[in-house]
Amino acid sequence: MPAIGDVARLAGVSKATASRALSGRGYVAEDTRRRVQAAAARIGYIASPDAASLVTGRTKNVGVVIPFVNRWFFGEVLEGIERALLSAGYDLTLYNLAQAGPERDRVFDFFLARKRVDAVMAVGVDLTEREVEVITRRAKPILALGGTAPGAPRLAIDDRAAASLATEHLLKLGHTRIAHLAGAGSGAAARSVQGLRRSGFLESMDAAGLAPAGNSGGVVEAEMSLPGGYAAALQLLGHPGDRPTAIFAASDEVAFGAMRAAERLGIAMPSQLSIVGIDGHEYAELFGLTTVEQYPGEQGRIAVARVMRLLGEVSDDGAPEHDDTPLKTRLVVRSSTTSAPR
Amino acid sequence: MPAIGDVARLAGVSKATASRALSGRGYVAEDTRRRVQAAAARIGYIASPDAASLVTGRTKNVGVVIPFVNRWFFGEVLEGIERALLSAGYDLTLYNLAQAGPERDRVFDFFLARKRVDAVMAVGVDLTEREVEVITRRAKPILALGGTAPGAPRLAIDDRAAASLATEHLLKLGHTRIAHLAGAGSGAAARSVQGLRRSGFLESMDAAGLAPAGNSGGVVEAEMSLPGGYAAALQLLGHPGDRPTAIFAASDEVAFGAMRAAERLGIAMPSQLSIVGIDGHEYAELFGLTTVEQYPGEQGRIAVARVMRLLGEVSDDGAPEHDDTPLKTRLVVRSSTTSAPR
DNA sequence: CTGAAAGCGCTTACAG
DNA sequence: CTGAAAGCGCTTACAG
Repeated sequence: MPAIGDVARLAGVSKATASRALSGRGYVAEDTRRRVQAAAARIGYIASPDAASLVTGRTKNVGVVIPFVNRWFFGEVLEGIERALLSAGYDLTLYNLAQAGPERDRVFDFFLARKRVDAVMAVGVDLTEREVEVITRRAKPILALGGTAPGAPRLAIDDRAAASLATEHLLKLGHTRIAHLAGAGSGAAARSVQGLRRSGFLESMDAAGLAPAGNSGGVVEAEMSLPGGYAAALQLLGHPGDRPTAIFAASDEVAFGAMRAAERLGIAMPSQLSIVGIDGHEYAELFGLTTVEQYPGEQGRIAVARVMRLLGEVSDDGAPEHDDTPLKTRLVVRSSTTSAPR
Repeated sequence: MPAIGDVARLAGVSKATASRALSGRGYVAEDTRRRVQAAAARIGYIASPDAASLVTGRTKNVGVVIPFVNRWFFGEVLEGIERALLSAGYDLTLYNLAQAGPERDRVFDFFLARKRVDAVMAVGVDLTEREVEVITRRAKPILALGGTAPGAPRLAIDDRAAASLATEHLLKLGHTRIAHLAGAGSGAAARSVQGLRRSGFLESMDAAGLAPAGNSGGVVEAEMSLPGGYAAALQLLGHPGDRPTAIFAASDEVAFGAMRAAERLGIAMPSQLSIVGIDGHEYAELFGLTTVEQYPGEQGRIAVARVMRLLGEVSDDGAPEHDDTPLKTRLVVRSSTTSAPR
């Protein structure tokens, strides 16, 4: 493998000049630059990133912590991040970490604390203070996309507002018996994504003077997946008395599961049951699901842009440093919701 | 950030000894080792991987090239790989690359050819000879999981056999009018996964003395996704004459799309239409889909084990160096297939 | 605009 | 079993 010394020799300059010519940092005569670049191209020289980071302290590598790869939202975000990072010349090191625990500690203490990443992006993870501190102590930016991260910059939709929007859509249709398929753990973790959606639902119901309707007090927790939604909806809808006429599901995948459960139970949709979700899943259109869309791929791109700014990669583009505007959402009405049966 | 010199000073030894004590390579008195480790722990020392790779040439990092993150099979594989790599102490650098093109060239020539990864895993990608050569020229192992990779070790299920198994299941049920929803590009790329599945189908039909049935000659290409399967199945099933009584779909997601299309067209399942897929998707059970299961998470783990062997990370465990046994599959019969209507 | 020198933080022969 | 020295491949002040 050719090293920079080989390029220098071939171009008849010093290694210092070769380095400057190739990196574009510092003054080099136009003619010299061309000669160096030609030499580098000729022998297929590629700088060793390890050697470079050793002296610059920059690795051109970002660590991404994400609890799932195989859920629609997370997969989309990851793709968006990957694409944006790649085109900024950065590598993405993936840490697929579910809940807190020894494994996650190990990643933060050992993998992320090393000098191998310039910044950390946490997607949909509820970070502990200690985790944030481990990274910031190393003077590395850490950005949360969704989830929670005490003391770190955070990008997210307004989950509470999204939930209210979905709920109010059902209320406007005249539903009074509305249940919520909440994310698992939403009761315990009020500030988590699931918790915020649950609060948004409860607030809107409350404001309308209504209590959640159906089995288990009208709020059933479900794993945020299609099978999770299916199982929870069977409990909710299979109960003899007291069936709700509408369901607000914490995510589209949960909503799909609920649709499947309704089908299984012979409940006609939407005439006997309306369902609304959150996400804008790629299958939502096909299944006619009304949902509050968000745009995870774009969110990933925006998050990368923010990180690049934190890393000083972009000259100040006038964008405010602290932009706490929530990310974009939009209610898309389809055939899964209709007016309440009378 | 503490460096190895700090540890050495604190322990009262040289940097060389500190290095040996921490890495476990070379002789160090038991007592010395303990002192060094205590010192390292006390100041929270973590070795700089960049500095280490500069001299060892090893990065403890594997590059993974994968065309999708958000398709079930690929997401599962990626999770499996990530977990296995992490527990082997390796990082995973993700390259989410779809079809060949300038972007992919850039990744191979620039990102992967640098000294930043020790090995490359390509999941479900059809690699060009040049791509394989770029990596092997740098003396790095490259392993293909699915897809094709001229001249590189490869792990895969027997796609042709899996397709035959699915097809023969339908034949045994008495179906004679069978169509295939093939993967996009399966006609052009005979050695690709989609191509092999298509061949397996055609061979089994041929052996049974049957021709594919239905619109477009009984073989319709579909994007390997639920919406892709839906669109293709509408073409196949919506055609007035000549409807098949059974469909072999190139993947479970395509099969789900076909089920949805049948539902939309009012075709009763399975009495009027049987459907079988390939994958063992997490939703297959819920939707009662008969399928030839494969185990992508486990495949990822197996692939990592193989790569570790290629990297000399594991002492010879007696496993053969060249094991071309296909990966495991299994036919799981559910309610989506039944005997042919008469 | 260019070059010689130092140094980033490690590991590895080589002596002892 | 341990240490001094060299060196991995770069970049960055510092002179000139």
